[in-house]
Amino acid sequence: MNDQESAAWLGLTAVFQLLPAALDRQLQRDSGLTHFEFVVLSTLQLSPEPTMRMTALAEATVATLPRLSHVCGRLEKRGLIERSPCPEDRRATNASLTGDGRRELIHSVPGHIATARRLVVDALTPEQLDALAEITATITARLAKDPTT
Amino acid sequence: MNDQESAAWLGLTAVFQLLPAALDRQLQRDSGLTHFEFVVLSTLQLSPEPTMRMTALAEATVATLPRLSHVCGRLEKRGLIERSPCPEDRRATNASLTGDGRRELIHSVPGHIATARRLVVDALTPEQLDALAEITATITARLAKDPTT
DNA sequence: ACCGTTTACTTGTTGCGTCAACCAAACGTA
DNA sequence: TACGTTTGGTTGACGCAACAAGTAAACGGT
Repeated sequence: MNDQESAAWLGLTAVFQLLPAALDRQLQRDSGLTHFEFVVLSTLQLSPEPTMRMTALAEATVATLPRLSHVCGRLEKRGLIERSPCPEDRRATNASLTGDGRRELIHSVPGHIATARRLVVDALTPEQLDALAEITATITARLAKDPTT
Repeated sequence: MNDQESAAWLGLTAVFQLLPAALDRQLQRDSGLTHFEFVVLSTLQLSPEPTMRMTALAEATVATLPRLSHVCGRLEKRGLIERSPCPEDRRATNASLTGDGRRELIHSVPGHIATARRLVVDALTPEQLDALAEITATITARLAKDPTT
C-alpha cells in the first residue's frame, strides 16, 4: 500500500476503534443503554406498525437473531419492550415498545444526537459529509457482496 | 439533522457495525487470530526495539492494560510471544515476538491486506481516499479532545 | 530510615455476542 | 394423512473485553 492508501486505511481503523466505544460510553452513562439497545428501541419507534416481527427487527438492526433474542430478553425484563406471540403465524413473535420504553428512548435521544454532532457531523464540511455518505455506501455495498461475510 | 447529515451519520454507523466484524472473521478463519491479536503482533514486529514494555504496547494498540495482559497471556500460551521481567525496572515486564509469532504474523499479513483492499481501498477513488484520510483524522482529533472520552 | 503515593501489571468477576443445538410451527409432496 | 424440509425463534456454553481489586516495586517527602 502506498502512503495515501495506508493513511486512509489506518485512519479508518482508528475511527472504528474509538468511535463506537465513545458512543457506547455516552449512552451508557446518560441513559443506561447500549448503543445496540438504543438502535433496537429506535427501530421499533420509527416503525410504521406498532409492533415488529423479531426477524424483521433483526434485519433492520443488522443483528443476528440470537443476539436480538438475548437483547430483547433483557429489554423485556427491564420493562422497555414487550413480546407476544404473533396471531397469524404461531412460530413468530412480535416485539413492541412499552410506554416506559418510549419514554426512555425519548429521554436518551437528544444526548445521543448531540454526541453524534459533536464528534462527527459538526466537525465536517458539507462537502465532506457528502463524501462520507458516498464512501460509506460504497463500503457497505462491498461488505454486502463479499463472499467472506 | 437534515438528510445530508443523517445519510453520512447512518452510513458511518453501518460501516463500523459491519467492517470490524468482517475483518475479525477473515483473520480468524485464515490465521486463527483476532484483529486485536494481529495488531499486537504487528506492533511488536514494527517496533524499533526487539521488546516492548506492556504499558508502551497498550498505548500503541489503544488498549487498556488489563485487556492487553489477558491477550498476551493467551498469545504466550500459544507460543507466539514471550514475556520476561524487565531488568531495569522490576515492576515492568517486556513482551517480544517469538520465532513462531513472527512466522505466524508474516503468514497472516497478505490475507489481511488483501481484505483491506477488497473491502475498502480498491473500492474508492484516489480523491475519496484523500477525503477519507482527512475525515478520519478530523474525527479522531475530536475524539481525542472530547471530555466524555 | 520510614511511610504514603504512584506506577506497572496481573487476576477474578461480570456482561455481552457468537455459535451450535434445539423445539415448534408451517410448508411441500407423495 | 404422513413425512421431510424450511422457517422463526429461544436457550446454553464458550470466548473476549471491561471493570475492580490486588500485589509488588519505585518514588518522594520528612
